[in-house]
Amino acid sequence: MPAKSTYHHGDLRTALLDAALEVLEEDGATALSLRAVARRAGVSPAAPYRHYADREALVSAVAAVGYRDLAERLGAAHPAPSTPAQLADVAVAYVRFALDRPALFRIMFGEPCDRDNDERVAATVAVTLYLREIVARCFPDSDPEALAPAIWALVHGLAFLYLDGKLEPTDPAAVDERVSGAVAAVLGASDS
Amino acid sequence: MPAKSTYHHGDLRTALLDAALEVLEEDGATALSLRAVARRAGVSPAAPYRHYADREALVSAVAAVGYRDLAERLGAAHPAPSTPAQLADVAVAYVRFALDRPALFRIMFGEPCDRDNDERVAATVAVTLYLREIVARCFPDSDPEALAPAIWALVHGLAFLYLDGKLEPTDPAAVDERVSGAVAAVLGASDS
DNA sequence: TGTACATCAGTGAACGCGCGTTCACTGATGTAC
DNA sequence: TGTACATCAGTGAACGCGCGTTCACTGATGTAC
Repeated sequence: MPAKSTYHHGDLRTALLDAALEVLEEDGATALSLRAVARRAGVSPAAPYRHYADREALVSAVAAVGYRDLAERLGAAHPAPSTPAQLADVAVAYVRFALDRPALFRIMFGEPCDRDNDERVAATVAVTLYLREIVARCFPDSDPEALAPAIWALVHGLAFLYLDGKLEPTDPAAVDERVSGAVAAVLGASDS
Repeated sequence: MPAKSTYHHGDLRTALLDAALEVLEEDGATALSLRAVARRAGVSPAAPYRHYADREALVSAVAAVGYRDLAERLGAAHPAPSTPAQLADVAVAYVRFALDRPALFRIMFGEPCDRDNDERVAATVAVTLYLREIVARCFPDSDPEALAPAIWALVHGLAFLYLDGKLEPTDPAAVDERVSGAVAAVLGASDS
């Protein structure tokens, strides 16, 4: 209803981002083309070029949204985890995010990994620092430099193994349990 | 030199597989098209259809080769690991494989994950069983059903984080160390 | 308040591309007698 | 051993498709006076 039926859109930039997320959700990562996004936004194929230099720029912007959403979800799981159990909750949130929004997750962590895109690099650094911080808080005696990537890899690997069908995500509860179980097991704390 | 300069190829089926692996190595996973493979094999675009039903069939066959090669590499790292340190060697071999042949690794574990392809499903099952077996041998007192996927995820996650540039693979030795360190740390065995 | 005009944000047609796949075909191979 | 013929494994031209991107354009907006 807020849409003015006009020639000028108002905020096509973010409308395109929204459209891109919809395309991802409905048709998967491989369907994320500039034309598909423009189509869904109800706009001509050339219109996006007013707002994004090229396809890569749009995709990177989408990935940035993904990183923001992921951070939000992790923060919602626990704002400042300080015990292994709380860390496990964050881990569960990470994997849930991947299963909820598989295509977006793939865009964030998949192939192209354009190292020249500042936004993406910054997002990666932010995740790295965040993880190191919460690991340091949960395991004050550990070397977070070593432990944080290990935990990240564990959780990230679970996410991808589920996504790629190497582990069966029978039901959400079982997934949660496996994730927190793996984190706990692997950290030597034997209870979930 | 063995190539007969003839109309009939002799063994186009495997020649196409070899060509596909070359394409992967040189141009990456996104370049793996039927036409590109045919081109590299020196054959018309329609020729592959004598041997593979469609693109998906070829890609699945390539993935199967990948699984075979991976199994070979893991076996070479240690034929029958029975200590955490030996398990770490296998883990290192897994990540090295991913870094050596990133495009192949992506084909094996990437998006399409065609659940209907028997060959792929069988390969996945084989990996699962193999992992469970070696984990059970290294940790006789553990529950391999729970521990094996956790270790797989850890190693798999490291592989993908390197591949996607989230962890920097500064030099091979450092990678090896991080992998075996992570496995060791995570298993409570404190030395690499 | 009203008009002239620059700027902005779209349009839509067109380009060239590589792709998967099909088709009728033809050259080479192998088998039956 | 030699010939007739079926089968096999290629060719190459063509199809339709969706893509990224460009271009000259035009309608809407906002500013100067």
